[in-house]
Amino acid sequence: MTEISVSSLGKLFEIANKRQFKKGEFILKPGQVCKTIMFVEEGYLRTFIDKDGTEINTDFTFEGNFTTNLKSLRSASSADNSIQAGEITIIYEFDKDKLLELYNVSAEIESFGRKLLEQLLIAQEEHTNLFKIYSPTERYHYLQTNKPKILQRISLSQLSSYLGIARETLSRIRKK
Amino acid sequence: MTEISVSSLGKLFEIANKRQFKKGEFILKPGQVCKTIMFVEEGYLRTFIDKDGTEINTDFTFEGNFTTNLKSLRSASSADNSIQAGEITIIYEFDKDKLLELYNVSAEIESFGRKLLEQLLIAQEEHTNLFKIYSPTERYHYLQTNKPKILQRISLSQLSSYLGIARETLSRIRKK
DNA sequence: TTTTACTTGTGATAATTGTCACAAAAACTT
DNA sequence: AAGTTTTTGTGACAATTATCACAAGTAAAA
Repeated sequence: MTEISVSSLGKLFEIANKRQFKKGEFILKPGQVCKTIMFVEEGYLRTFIDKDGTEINTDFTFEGNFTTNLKSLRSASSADNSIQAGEITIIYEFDKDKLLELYNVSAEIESFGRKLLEQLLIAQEEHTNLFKIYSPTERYHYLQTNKPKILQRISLSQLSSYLGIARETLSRIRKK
Repeated sequence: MTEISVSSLGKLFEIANKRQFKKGEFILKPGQVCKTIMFVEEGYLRTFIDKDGTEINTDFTFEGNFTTNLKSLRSASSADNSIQAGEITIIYEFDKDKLLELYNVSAEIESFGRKLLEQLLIAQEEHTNLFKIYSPTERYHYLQTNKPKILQRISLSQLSSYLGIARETLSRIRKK
């Protein structure tokens, strides 16, 4: 994946804040300003928005991956979504301002940050294309073959909104 | 938007390659390796993939915006999509290697590059969420109020695949 | 282990969307 | 301007999906 030297990694984790959450605890709530980038060490985070009382999952972040609310982070605007622990979850939080300082000191770290963004963007593009190319049924089958991990860890009812499918429909798709 | 000093902008455009395309000409074809980032000066670019003989539009890039195939660009792998001029289009192309050199010389330009990525990622996330939150009909209405420009410039048949809707359905939605 | 809460399965039905075929309209060509 | 190509509209119908209501199953808690 994205490589980085041991010394830069050390500098990065010097500014990191290790935190632990129980299942259901919130890392970010709507209205708050997101000030950190989170790295999941263990467990997973669920990102969702509330639409008329229904929760719609927009992302799941598993071990070894980063997440944040980029829009809120960039403009210091209030978030419109929630980030919640899906299990007992350990994360490292990187404060935005400290991160920007590090970028000024270390070109390697800035470059690492950029590569991370690139990865996230590519993944997001692929995810969007799922909806354009495939039907609900095909989307499920795509996950089955390309991202089986997510099927193992995320419950059917949580997955359905992530795939833009009604829970009942997903249940029926799965039966076959 | 994303700010940059005049001197950095100058350096950027020193490495730029201005090119003009007629409607329908290809900037990138499947199998090719994407080696540049493109800035649209005039006209627009259509990004699409071929699914069993049908073209599915994944993106439209208008004046003042950047596009590329990030996956191909990053890993020097062959592209699975096409980028085509939707009208007479003038672009500035930035060679990846030259850009990386500039990043090493100018922190401001690297930071500019990062901010650009951030913008693209935020936009992409919002686009994905359209599919999770809204029905086809609602997606169209969302564009109507939030991105009317795209409706003015993109034909119905091109737009339908971008919204994940059948052409006929989109035609009927629009009637109301 | 018994109760309670949450998740999943399922039937019935409505609503929406997709598909096919073709006509109408609009946009380009020559 | 006439002809050609491309885009859009529409009807008819099939297929898929959403919604509602509730039963069954599973997991968590007491």
